[in-house]
Amino acid sequence: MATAVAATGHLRVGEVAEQTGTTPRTIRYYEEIGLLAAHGQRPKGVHRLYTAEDVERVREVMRLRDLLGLSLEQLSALVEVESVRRHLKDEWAGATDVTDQRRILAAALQCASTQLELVRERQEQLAQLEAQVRARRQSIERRLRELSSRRPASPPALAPQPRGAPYPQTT
Amino acid sequence: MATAVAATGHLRVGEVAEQTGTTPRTIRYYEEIGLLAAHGQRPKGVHRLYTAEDVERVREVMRLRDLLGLSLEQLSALVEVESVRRHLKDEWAGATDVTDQRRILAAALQCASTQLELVRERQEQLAQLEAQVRARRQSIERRLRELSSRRPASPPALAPQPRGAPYPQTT
DNA sequence: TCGGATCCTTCCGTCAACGTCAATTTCTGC
DNA sequence: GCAGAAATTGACGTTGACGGAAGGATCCGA
Repeated sequence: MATAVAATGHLRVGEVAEQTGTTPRTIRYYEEIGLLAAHGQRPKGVHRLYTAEDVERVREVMRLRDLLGLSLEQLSALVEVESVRRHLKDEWAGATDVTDQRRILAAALQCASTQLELVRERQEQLAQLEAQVRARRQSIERRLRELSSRRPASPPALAPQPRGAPYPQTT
Repeated sequence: MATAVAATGHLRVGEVAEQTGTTPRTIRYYEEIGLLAAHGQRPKGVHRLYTAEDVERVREVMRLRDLLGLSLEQLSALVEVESVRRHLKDEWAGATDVTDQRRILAAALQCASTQLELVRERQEQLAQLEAQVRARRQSIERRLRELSSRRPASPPALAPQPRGAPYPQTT
């Protein structure tokens, strides 16, 4: 198989794109604007390499983009913290100070909390929308029933004020 | 007062824009692409007139746009039916056949149902996202607690496989 | 009837989020 | 060590959703 790069578990941009349902261009663009950080120092010209964790991150970015309707710039701000974390991950297992670890974790926690807040907000708005649409549907159903039972033309209950035509005819 | 046009209850584009928190340009643009139908035949050059119902429609369009993340084109398709209804509304109170009324109502019903379906879908996706973010937050909290209790450097539980550095140094 | 506020149409500009093309380079399997 | 597939950089193109300005018309109140 030619997918996993030399069986090291690293993926290339095309494979990441495929797994996330997007295109290589998009992946590179996200890196270009700082949403995805190429880990480590990538010498210019060398192929980008990604881990399975990176794939997850791309998926998360896309979900947040779609479901919360955030711009990529807003998203950068929102997940910036995590980007830092990722950037420092290599140093984590090694020499990272406990204080630094705590600081990073606290930042990540705040990040997650903010996201959760946004999600909750969205859910509330959606709930309102649901209620409204549901009400409209019910109103329509009622009118349909009225139309079916009574023979005479029932009052439509909508378009209540028969104002004059907005634009007078010039005949 | 100069707001309501000659006390007929009709509003002009600027007032609609203000009430919906957008701009006249946007309102006109929406009409341009067929999202908002100017009711009746508006002679070229004459000011656009809107009703309170139109304002509601604009609000609805904007909510659907924001909350469902639909393009204006998709929105046109979604509310097209209602546009037709609006277009035919003048004829409703008058000579509209009962069969036509039923047909129109049925179409409106389908429209509302589709919208509801989309809303439900969104809600489900958001619920999944919520669960995931919540889980992540909890994981972070747990790690923070572990960091606080134990003195020795606890295993980070993330970044499990210490693979080699992706890009070999050329020193 | 007239003045000023608002609106109309037309056209060009913009910004985000990529698409696309081309010339070149890197990897990888053999 | 080499061919072919996939990737890289750089540049420009595109599409959706409006913003903005110009030049003129409309509308409403006085």
